[in-house]
Amino acid sequence: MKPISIIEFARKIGLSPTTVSQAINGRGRVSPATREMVQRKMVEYGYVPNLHAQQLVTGRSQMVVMHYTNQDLLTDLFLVEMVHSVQHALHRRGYGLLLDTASDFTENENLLSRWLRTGAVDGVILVQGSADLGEWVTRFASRRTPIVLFGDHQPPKVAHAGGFHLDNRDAIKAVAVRLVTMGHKRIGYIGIEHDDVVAQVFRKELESLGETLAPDLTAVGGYTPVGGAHAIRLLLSQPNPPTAVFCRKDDLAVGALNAAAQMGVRVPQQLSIIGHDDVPMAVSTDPPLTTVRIDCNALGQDVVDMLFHLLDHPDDVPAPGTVIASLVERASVAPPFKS
Amino acid sequence: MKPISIIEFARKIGLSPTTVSQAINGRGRVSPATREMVQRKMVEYGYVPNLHAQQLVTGRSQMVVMHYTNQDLLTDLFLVEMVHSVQHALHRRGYGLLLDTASDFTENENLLSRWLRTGAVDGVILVQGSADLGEWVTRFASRRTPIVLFGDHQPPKVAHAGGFHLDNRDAIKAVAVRLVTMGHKRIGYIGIEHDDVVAQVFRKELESLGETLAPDLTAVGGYTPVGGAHAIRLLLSQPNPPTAVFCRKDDLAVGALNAAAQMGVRVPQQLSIIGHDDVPMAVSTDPPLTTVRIDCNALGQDVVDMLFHLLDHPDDVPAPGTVIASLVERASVAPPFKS
DNA sequence: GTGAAAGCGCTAACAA
DNA sequence: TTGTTAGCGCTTTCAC
Repeated sequence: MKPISIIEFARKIGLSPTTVSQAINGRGRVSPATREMVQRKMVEYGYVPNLHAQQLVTGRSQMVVMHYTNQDLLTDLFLVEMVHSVQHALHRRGYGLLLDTASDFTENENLLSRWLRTGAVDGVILVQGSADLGEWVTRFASRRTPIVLFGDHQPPKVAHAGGFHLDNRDAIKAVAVRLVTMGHKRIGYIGIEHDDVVAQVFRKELESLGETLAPDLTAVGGYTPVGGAHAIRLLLSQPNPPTAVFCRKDDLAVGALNAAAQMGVRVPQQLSIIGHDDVPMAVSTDPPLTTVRIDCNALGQDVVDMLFHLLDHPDDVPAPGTVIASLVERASVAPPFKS
Repeated sequence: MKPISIIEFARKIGLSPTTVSQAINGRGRVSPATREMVQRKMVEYGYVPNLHAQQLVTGRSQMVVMHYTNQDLLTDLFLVEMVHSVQHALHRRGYGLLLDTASDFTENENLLSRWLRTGAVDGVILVQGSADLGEWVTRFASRRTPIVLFGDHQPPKVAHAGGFHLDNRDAIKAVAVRLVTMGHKRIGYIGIEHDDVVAQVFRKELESLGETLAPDLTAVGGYTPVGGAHAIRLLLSQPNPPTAVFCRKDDLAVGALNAAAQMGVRVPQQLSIIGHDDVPMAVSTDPPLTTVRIDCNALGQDVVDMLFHLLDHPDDVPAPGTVIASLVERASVAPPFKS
């Protein structure tokens, strides 16, 4: 059952292809009556415009690709939420979401860059994880395919590109304040990688409160619970272990929580733990996790909105958006244990 | 910097579009020397074939859509793994993966069915979660777009469609045997929905071993840890609570583990817990989770392979594939507590 | 082994 | 308000 073409369809209903096209797409001038008639006949004859032809002639694919690097993101629940919210925002506009993950950024460059060059995608959403994609973006921005990125790093300032910077300063500050006012002196941190952005901010905030983030209380955990478990064991095996640990990801915090339980360290009585992202699971950990919250749905929507803005106004250089994070207090934080 | 067309490119290197096309695609007869020369000049001139034109003329989009229903799948780690392994398998063949999730199946019917009709996708991968998609598949199979589905349900037998049935019978049996031989008498189950397929198999296996799956020890948890936590509380509050619980998803088991810890119930000493899927997190829970393992990478690859087979042999009705699951023993199971 | 010409199905100027 | 015509960039018979 081969689909029929617009020519055939137009002939059958006694109109020209142009009129049909305009009636369907709402462009041009068509009488309401005709439009209504076309709509009706469309379902009757089962006519559906061929997307490939439309793409070829309009130069728009109605597809957006979302790319993220790092194999560990596999289990990054925050990202999973983002993917879904972006997808929904896109679908609402009739756009499709292509996924492009690779453990290594260069691995998929072939496909991604081909898509970019051939116009197979109208836009790119880039997750700036550990890798700083600034250089890559500059290289591809010239192809005038809009790129929107979000993540810890500041988005690069180039044409056809915009980005969202996760502004968790206030939230990190809140974490620091909370911990310090409770009386914690030995405060630790588990990051995604060595000395990541959050670590830097956290350190500064602690210092402005008269405390420090000791290097020996800092560990790298990556993205997974396993990494978090590993890191907390390291931290707790110090001669002078931390009484509170801030984790860059809830995933890390979950691992830390479990590992602590295994070691017989009670949370929050003996050890306070704070996460970051507020993934769904955070409410059901033991104890429920105090964490830094990001509104994924809003962020996904905003990212997509910016992308479409860039699509319509290619020469705008949109102001970098910020995503506000906030501290959600649950039960994994308490004053330090007096031994 | 507008991309150049094949005509322009061909002229520049002193060949005809035909030859260029054939040299690139490997079809037709072209001398090795010419082919090599074209390849070289391609990168030199930065020529990349326009995907939309190729799609229009070949009728192939080089895109596959993966669809899954149910909002809770948002946090289904098994599915996240599947998405990634499918994506990799697809990319290896130069195909793109479109994502299509909706809380309700009908919600996205517009986009998905439009893609199907317009040939915007060459194939569909359908996750048969709770919904039985048999009817839907039959309706769309006639459009000769191959569909491959996988999940708990048996794939429907229609043309242009194939599927993978998760054969976890042996694994479920292993779970039952393990629990019964250890001496458990009060065995519980937390499912995705009421009396799901696994529950039925599990019950039968228990019965063939002389035990039962009591209705009052059966609970529904959905897909999330929260659901699992909720369900285990229900089960443990019974007058005669279970000494072992099998969870249909690791996510449920994780929630159950946490809730048990909160209630002061020690696992595995007082309560054995077995999960299903072996998500990455399972190794780092407290205690590490004994669970039923599915090899996602292999499954993703197999699903994609079947899809491509269907693409090349549209009239084949492939034998339903089976995915073998196996029991991975870790530390969340022990003989029942003697009170 | 290579080239010329005819479309794939659609949209967008330009006429009518 | 509607129709005519000319491509969009590629692949593919069919000649040479």
